[in-house]
Amino acid sequence: MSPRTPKQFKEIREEKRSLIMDTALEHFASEGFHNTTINHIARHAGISKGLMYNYFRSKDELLAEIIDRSVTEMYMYFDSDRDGILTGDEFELFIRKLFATLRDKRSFWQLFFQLMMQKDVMETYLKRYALNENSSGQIPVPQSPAFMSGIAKMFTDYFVRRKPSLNADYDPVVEMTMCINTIKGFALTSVLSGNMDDVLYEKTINRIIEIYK
Amino acid sequence: MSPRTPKQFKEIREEKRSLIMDTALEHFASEGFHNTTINHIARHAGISKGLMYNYFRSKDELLAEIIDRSVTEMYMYFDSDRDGILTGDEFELFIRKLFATLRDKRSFWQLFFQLMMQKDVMETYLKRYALNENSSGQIPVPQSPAFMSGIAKMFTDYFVRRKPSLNADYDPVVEMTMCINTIKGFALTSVLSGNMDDVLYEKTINRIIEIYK
Amino acid sequence: MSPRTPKQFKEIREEKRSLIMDTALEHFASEGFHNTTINHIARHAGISKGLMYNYFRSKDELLAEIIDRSVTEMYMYFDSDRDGILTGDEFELFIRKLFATLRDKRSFWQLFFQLMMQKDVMETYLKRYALNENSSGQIPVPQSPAFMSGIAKMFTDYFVRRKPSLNADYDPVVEMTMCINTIKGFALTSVLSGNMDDVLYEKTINRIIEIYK
Amino acid sequence: MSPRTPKQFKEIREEKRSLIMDTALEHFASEGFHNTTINHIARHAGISKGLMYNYFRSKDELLAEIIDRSVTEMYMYFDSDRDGILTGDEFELFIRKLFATLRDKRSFWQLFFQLMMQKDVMETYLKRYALNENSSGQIPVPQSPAFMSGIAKMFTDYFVRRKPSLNADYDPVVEMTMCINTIKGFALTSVLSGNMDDVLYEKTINRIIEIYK
DNA sequence: GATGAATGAGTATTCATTCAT
DNA sequence: CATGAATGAATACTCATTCAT
Repeated sequence: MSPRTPKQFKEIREEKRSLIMDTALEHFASEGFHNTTINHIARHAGISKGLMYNYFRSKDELLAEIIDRSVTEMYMYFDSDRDGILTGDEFELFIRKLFATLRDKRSFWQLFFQLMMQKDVMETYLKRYALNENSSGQIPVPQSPAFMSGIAKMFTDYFVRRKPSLNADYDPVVEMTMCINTIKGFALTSVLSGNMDDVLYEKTINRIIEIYK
Repeated sequence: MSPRTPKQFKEIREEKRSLIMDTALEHFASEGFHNTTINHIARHAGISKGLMYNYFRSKDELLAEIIDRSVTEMYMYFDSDRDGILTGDEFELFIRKLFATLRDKRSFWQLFFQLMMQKDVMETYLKRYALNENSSGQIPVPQSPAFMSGIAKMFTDYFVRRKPSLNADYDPVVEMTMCINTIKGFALTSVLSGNMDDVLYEKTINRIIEIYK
Repeated sequence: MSPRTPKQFKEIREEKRSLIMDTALEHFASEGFHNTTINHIARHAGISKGLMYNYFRSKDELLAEIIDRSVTEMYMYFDSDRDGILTGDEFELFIRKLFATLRDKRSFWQLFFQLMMQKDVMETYLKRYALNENSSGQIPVPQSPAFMSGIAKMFTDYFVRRKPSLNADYDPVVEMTMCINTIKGFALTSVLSGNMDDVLYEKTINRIIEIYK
Repeated sequence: MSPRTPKQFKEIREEKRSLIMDTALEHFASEGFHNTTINHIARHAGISKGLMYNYFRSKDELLAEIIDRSVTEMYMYFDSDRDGILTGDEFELFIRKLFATLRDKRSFWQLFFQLMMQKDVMETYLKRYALNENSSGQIPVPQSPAFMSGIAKMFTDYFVRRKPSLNADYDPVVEMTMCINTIKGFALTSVLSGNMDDVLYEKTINRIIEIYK
């Protein structure tokens, strides 16, 4: 019985790590961070309480890692062709992708909205990301000033560009605000009610694109 | 110093009760329900921990009472001229009122959104209201099926009625969904960011009315 | 049944605080800090675990408070007539007092010696006292640089002064070192073996005085 | 690559065993037994946690083995010419050797003093040695009754023998107590302060010999 | 009514020890 | 032999709730 190779150990670790994070995300999202005990997570992940701490220094770190992972995933997901200019087609693609991840990563978004609601939590994480961005090579993350200002700029430009020459009343900032909040409201609805009507879902997405593309 | 009349006693009681609820709401909203200790509330309300339990059976009941009170307030606030038919002017009034309360009762809405995010909490309260509505004379509350179906009906009717005769593509349900989600997104933004630009705020409200009135 | 007055509350607090500290000291000294659980202390003090935390923020703080209290006591005890000059009679008094406190406060000295043995612990407390001395009005404490240099100076002066004019070999520093270490060894013995022979104890004290006075 | 002989295996084993014990002693002494985790020791010894248990049944046994080894070493070290009579030269040699080991085996002495401070620990080990001495061929160890009484006898005899015929006040027991405590105090100082002045160190040793030889 | 001391169930976290590979 | 993943008992600490005064 030869001992496991380092590679085997690494595989075991990564798999279990993922398992724990997935389980935890699920429960954090539906029951809330505070209502989810380590015991609960461990039991549902089929491991012992102690093992958790072999993988994560603390419950807080577990949460942080989950957020980091998801945020990185999101970043990868939306990073294609980010040349700083948003074309109409890219806008449509963005919307479609966004709504796709709202479905696929519902737990994460639910957790994310929950966290956003708490002043102190948000402050902690924004600070965290703000610090990260000072170091080189870091991924800018949603909600962080740098990321937001980048996105915001792109969006603002987009809405300025689409201004119809004839319409003197068109206010790009108002239009952008409308667009963003519609999406946000939709995201919220999508996160809260698992059982939205598929057809209506599609139709509304199309309507958003129709209006704002 | 004549002894206080029973009426005075009651008034004092009610005032203190309100004070506790206000304090608690404030902290629940900004720090979260679990992060807010009874001690904290008591100290900030200027009373002793023990006295808290003279007014509220438990921390959970305190939360429930806060929600009840706010929900009732909301109900009163929006109940004027509820004849089952939403005119354009009533729609505008509704929107304006809604955004006004988002500002005035920000803490409540923040707490409300927080609670909505948690599956089990929502279930608990929906059940609670569902039961209440069986008893006579109870106020139907937002999010409760009865209330929602009433509102929904009114809204749906409203959007059906406004259908332009020429536009075959107009889908009232899609339109209503768009409207509701725009408002919802706006509400979320409003709750989360205390420092929104006043002018932009106004402009966007007007835009919503312009589009959906 | 009128409520307790603030004074009554204060009395209760002080008494219980003392009780806890005494109990804890006893156990820390004989079983060691790490081997003494909060549960153990609570049980022996006849209170609940939770109450401990009403009086002390943590186990570490409890330890710190015990040390502080004892150190202050010691300081008061030895502070009489501290004019910077140690006469022969004062030296004798000092020795007698020192050996008296070794008996009376045996638990504290035992704990003190234990703590001194651990590099990190000592560093923590020295830092603590070093900081305190920056603030005005603080009591200098044994082991702290300021205190030690004061004591050391006085002792050195004492041993320089008693140098016999005829004895060219007399080295005050060596003599002081001998004296201090004899006392230290004695203190250690005294702390470790509870049942030293009373007569021998007395005789040895007298011998120390005879030699070094 | 011919397979290792059993002898080679044994040597490797012994070496690793020693390595672990040395590492553990180092950390036990400076951080304390409880603050030193098995993981820590293993990592610093460059082996895996599991392997530790191939060499030592438990953390407690590791400690016991360390003490045993050191105690045996001490015994060997001081055992030369133990004919039951301590001459003046042997006394001087003993003192010089003792102070040499305080320097060379500082970690052990530090640990030893730490352990001595704890009632229950000392009881455990004394019992252990008491039991061992019942079995034949065991080495009597310091602090054990048998050992102590042997040493004590030799020392007492020594101090009785050196009594000056003219000095009626000379009390051999007092003198011995003085001597032992001076040494003890010195040992404590030596263990605690790593950076004692070399010259002073030598001078004081000479002074002890001068007085008590 | 009013106070805060007191309780104890519950939770995160640590760490010696075991064990499959 | 060797590894480190896995376990679980033990422990510090929190906080809603009770209760004597």
